Amino acid sequence: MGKILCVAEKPSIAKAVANHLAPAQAQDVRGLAWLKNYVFDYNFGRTWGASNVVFTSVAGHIKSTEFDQRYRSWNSCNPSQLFDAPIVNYVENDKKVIARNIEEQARSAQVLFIWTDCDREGEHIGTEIRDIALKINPRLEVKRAKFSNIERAHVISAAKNPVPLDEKQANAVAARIELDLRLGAAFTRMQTLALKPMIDRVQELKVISYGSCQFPTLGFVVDRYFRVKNFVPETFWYIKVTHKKEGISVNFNWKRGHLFDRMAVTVLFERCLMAKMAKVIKVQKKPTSKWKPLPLTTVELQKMGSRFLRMDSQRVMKIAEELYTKGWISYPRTETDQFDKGIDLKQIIEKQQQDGVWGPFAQGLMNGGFKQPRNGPHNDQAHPPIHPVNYVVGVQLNDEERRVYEFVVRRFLACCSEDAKGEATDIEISYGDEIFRTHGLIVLARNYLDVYPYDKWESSQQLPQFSVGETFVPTEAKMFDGETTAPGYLTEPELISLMDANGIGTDATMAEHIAKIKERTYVMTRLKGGGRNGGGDGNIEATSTGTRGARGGRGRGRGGRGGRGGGNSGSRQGGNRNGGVQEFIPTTLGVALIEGYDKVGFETSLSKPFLRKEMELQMKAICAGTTTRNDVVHQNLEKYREVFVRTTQQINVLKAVSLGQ
DNA sequence: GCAAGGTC
Repeated sequence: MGKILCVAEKPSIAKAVANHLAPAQAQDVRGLAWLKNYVFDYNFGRTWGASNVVFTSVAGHIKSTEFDQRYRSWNSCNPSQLFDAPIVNYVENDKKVIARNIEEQARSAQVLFIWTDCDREGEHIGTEIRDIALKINPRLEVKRAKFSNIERAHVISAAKNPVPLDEKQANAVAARIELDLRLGAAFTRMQTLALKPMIDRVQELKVISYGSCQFPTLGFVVDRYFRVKNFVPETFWYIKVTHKKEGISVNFNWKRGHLFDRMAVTVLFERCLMAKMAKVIKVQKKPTSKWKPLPLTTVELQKMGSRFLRMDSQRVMKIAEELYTKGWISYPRTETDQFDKGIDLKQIIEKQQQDGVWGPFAQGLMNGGFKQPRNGPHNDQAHPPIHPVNYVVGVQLNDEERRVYEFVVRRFLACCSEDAKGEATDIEISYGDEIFRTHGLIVLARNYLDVYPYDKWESSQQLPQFSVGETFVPTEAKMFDGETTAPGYLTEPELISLMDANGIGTDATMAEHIAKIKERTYVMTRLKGGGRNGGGDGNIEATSTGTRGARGGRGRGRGGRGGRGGGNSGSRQGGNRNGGVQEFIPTTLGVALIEGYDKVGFETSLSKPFLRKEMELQMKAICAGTTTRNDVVHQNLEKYREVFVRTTQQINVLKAVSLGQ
């Protein structure tokens, strides 16, 4: 029998796949408890037939990329030389054990079968494994498995249908690695060396870093800061009609919302008053529903953590990783918001039946309440949505772990239940030449809301009976004024959304970039709503008082789905929990960097997110074969070298802004 | 003393 060496990207995949293929004997690799070789026999059928298998894994990338030794010291060269200084690829000390295991196993194998994640980084990790193995054993046949989840049938099918490694995807990643290193190091050294003497008053300041992700992240914060700072409130006017019927006071909102022209509103208002009678022109009752949430992705978990679990994104990820390592939840880094058809969701629900709090709800799902989860638009082809794997009783977890676990479970159960159902009533009246309307909601069946307290959808006050054609003299009609209010500073969920939408970082790294711009003192955070240290400095978010304040023209209790974050008008509890959200304010240094680069005036300001987007497109082009790694690297290096030269020439501009000019 | 991407 021939020997097949299988290598996954991480131990959990090796374990799961090996167990699907055959009962395996697990051997620790050189005393590491977390790295194992699974040894078993398996028949690969037409491809390789009956074989001895060793199924092992790496732990992410094995090799590091660095400048040649001569260029590593900051004084060794002019930072501009980093654009073409030689680069070396090597195995870091802490990865040597992993590399050696691959070598040892590859020596006696006929086939190297790669099981890294089926994404670009996975493809690149695959080539790292291949290079190490081929160096020891050049006669190896190299294949990879194509799989998008670790369900048994899917894995078995992948095992029997190996495909070639995709060199193009690996090359796209190699281009990214080289560009991030060269540009990051060159700009970081240049900036730091040029600016540090200027701002020495900040003693602990060490490095003024540049990175293709951290700078756009900072850019978002600064951008919002200026929108807040430069905001000029505008006065608007509107008409509100109130009518009391059957002892219920109903507010009718103006269909036009509000106008910025006082005279116009006055004229329209007087026409209403002259008309005296209002007439009901529409009464519509219709069934409505609030959709259950989508299956949970990493980005969504981080946003919800900031909103409801009182943890920043980095903390949420740390906790989620621990829950994953202990086997309570699935892999926490995923972009997928659709469950694969093959996955046995009921078996997951079943395990939650024993819980004292949400157990009864899970039982309800088992007893006929189950509904297939919605499918979101994302699928990373590597991991399922985050879901509970095993039941753990709350007392076994610490407080933070319990909050995250509970959220993951509730979210999952909500996904598997029915949308909330209600009845919406829309009433419109004409009054003068104007139309006013009100909206009512009766929640008929809460369904998923019973297990998912993070969403709010509540019945509005009962509306009295109105019928079309009915006329009345409104109890009250008044003209009000209000002022547009400034946006708030950027919150963490908003920042994550922006990064996600602009392709800044990945699900696994977004929290790190946010932490980095804090660590570099480019930004400060504080509790939104003027928390502890929210002292004297400007309460920018104008508060609405009395008759002032924007009313966006929405009826009460509307509760649109997918409610955007921030100022959620209707929900009392949601509002309270929002008190835990951090807001981001750039420091003088942070503002200076972004402003400085904007002022130096390239069309390609380093703070702008589209540079990273361009890079993403170029990587896709490499994958598609329409360009090559070499072309992308060289084109970008030339482009950024120009930026680099112009920045060093105009470094005084950057210095001036940093000094607060 | 620099980046971003994997993962333990």
